[in-house]
Amino acid sequence: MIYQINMKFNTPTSTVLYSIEETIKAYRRLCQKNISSVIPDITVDQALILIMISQSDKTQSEIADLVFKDYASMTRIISLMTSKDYLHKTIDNADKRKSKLTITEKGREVLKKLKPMIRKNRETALANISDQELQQLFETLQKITQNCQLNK
Amino acid sequence: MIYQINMKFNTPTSTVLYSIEETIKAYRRLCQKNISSVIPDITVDQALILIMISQSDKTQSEIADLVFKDYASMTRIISLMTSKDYLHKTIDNADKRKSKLTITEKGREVLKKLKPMIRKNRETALANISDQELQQLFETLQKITQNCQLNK
DNA sequence: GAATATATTTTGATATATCAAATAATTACA
DNA sequence: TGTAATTATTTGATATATCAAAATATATTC
Repeated sequence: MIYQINMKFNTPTSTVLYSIEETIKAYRRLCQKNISSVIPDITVDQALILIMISQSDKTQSEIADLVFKDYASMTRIISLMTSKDYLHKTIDNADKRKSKLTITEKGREVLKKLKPMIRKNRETALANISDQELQQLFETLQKITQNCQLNK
Repeated sequence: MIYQINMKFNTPTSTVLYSIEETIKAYRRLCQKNISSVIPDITVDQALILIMISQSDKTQSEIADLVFKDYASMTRIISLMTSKDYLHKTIDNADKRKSKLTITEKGREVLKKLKPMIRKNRETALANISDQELQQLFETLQKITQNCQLNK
């Protein structure tokens, strides 16, 4: 009951979903600012995708699914990243529909600088939040995600 | 401690921040799908902005701040909405830098159909989540937002 | 009251999101 | 084996995000 004192859930700007947008935008801004200070010409999305590619041996679409990107967006992001010489893209000979993505020398250099920065961003964002609180947040978010996907 | 059994916070895909992205994307997809079924030619962002304009008498930038939009984006969204005859835009005579935004007849019709749909989307997304859980979610998100904005 | 600073909005350039349709390679199956 | 269905990726069109710079209008200050 005390929750309703300074919180109503029935106008757009006071909903939790609105709050989620606010949080993710603030976080992305923080990340972009800090990443740009280390590597000027890479975006948050490109950085995340570079890390994902470095950690697994997946196809373009699989990476896209991992980072919640549309396949069309992925094509364009990958294209930008190869033109900036972070990635090298070749056709998978076993299945010529698929692309193989490998990280270039320059990409590996970038990764080295990125990783500590990403860790720092996360620490900054999650400062003073207990593991239990994070776990609770995670669970509630998962519930919402599932609710949204049910009648799909 | 039990939280660490099926949850590690140190790889990109297992972080809470990643989970926030997932949730907001799922929610936006749900909203767009349902809104499109009622009004085919409006986007989630446009719908939210229409509601905001209808509920207050604010300038373009103030509305932008409310919905976390960049002013440049706002200019373009408003321009699309006036060209679709949802909004009417005039210059504020008291301060000719500012614009006055008013909702057209067509805009009001759209609003009538939108409001119940928006309420339904929210209910779908937040089904089976208690007020207390929502309040907790809200508080944690606010903490993260503030953490991100501190060294700004 | 003219020069300067500030506020509001716009424009340009580039990146990403989303949907639909197109391409091309592979698989299924009659 | 050839045709149809499926899979992986791309392309086109349009919407939004972000930063920097420009354009106007207003406020400040000397």
